Amino acid sequence: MPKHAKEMDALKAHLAKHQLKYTRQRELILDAFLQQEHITAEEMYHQLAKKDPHLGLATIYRTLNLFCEAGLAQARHFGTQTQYDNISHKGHHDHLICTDCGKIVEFENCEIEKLQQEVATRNGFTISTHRLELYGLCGRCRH
Amino acid sequence: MPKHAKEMDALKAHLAKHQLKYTRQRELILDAFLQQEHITAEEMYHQLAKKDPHLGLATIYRTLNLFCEAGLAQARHFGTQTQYDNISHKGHHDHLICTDCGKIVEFENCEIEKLQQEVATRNGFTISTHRLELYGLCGRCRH
DNA sequence: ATTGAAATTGATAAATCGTCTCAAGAAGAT
DNA sequence: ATCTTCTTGAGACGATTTATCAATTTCAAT
Repeated sequence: MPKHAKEMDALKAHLAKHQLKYTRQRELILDAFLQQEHITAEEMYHQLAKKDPHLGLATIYRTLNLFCEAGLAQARHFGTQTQYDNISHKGHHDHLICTDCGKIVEFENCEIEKLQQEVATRNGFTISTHRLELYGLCGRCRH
Repeated sequence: MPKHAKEMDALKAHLAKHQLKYTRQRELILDAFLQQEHITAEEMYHQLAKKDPHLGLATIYRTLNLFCEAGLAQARHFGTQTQYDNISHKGHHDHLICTDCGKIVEFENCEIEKLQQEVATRNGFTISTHRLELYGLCGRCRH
C-alpha cells in the first residue's frame, strides 16, 4: 500500500478523465513530489538522477505541470525559478515574502479564508484553491 | 508643473544620494510608469516606442529596477514575466478567477487587508503590496 | 498474450526573459 | 567650455522553460 494513496487516486482520476496514461515516470515523480513541501524541477532532476539516471528534465517539467492541472501542485514564480508547491502537504498555506532577501514565511489564517469564501459567494463563485502572497520587508531587511 | 511632482522628487533624491544622473530616458519612463498600476518592461517598451523609437529595452529594465531601489516600484514575478507595481497607486484589487472559462472578477476587501497586516506584523514584516487570487468556478460554469 | 492506436518519453533545439558588455554619448560639477 | 563620471543602445549572453520528433510505452480490444 503506497503512502500517498489519496493523491495517487486523484492523479489517476485526472489521467482517466483526460485520456492520459499512468507511466512509470509519473509514478516516480509523484512519489518524490509528495515528500516535499515545494521543489523546483531542477532539484527534482538531481534527486531522481539516482533512481533513474535517464529521466529527462523535460519530463519532469511536463509532469509537474500536469500535477498543477490535476490540482496536486501549484506553481509559484520566484526570482528566476519556478517553485512547485505540494498542495496536499499541510492544508493550504500562504506566504510572506521578503522582497529584499527572498525569505519566505508560511502562514495560515482561518479568518482570511472565511472572508474569501464570503467574497466568492457574493460573486457567485465556488472556490477550489487560492493563493495569497504578501510582499514586503522582513524584520532584518527593514534596517 | 508635472503631475507627479512628489514621486519625481523622491527619484531625484535617490539619484542625488547615489551619485546617479537625471536623464531624459529616466524622466520619460517615470512619467509612463506613474500612470500605470503595474506594467511589464515589454509593455512599456511598446508604449514608449512611439515617443522614443530608440529607447532600448535594457534601459527600461535598468530603470524599472532603479525605481524599485528608489522605493517607487516593486517587482513581482507573475507567470513567466516580471510585473513592476506602482507603489504610489492606491486602489489595490484582488482577483476571482474561473478555472473553467477564465473569467476574472476584481474585488477589494478591507477586512482581509486588515488581517493581512496583522499576520505581517506578527511575523515582523512590513508589507508594501500583496497578491490574492481565488480560483474556482463562476456561477455559469458550475452547471 | 498479441495487436494497434494513441500517448509519452528522452534528447536536444528553440524560445523566452532578463542581465551583462562596451563603445559612444550625455550629465553635471568645476 | 572642459573633464570626469554615469548612462545609453545594441546585441551577446546565461538561465530557465517549452517545443519538436523519432522511438518507446501504455492500455483497450481482440
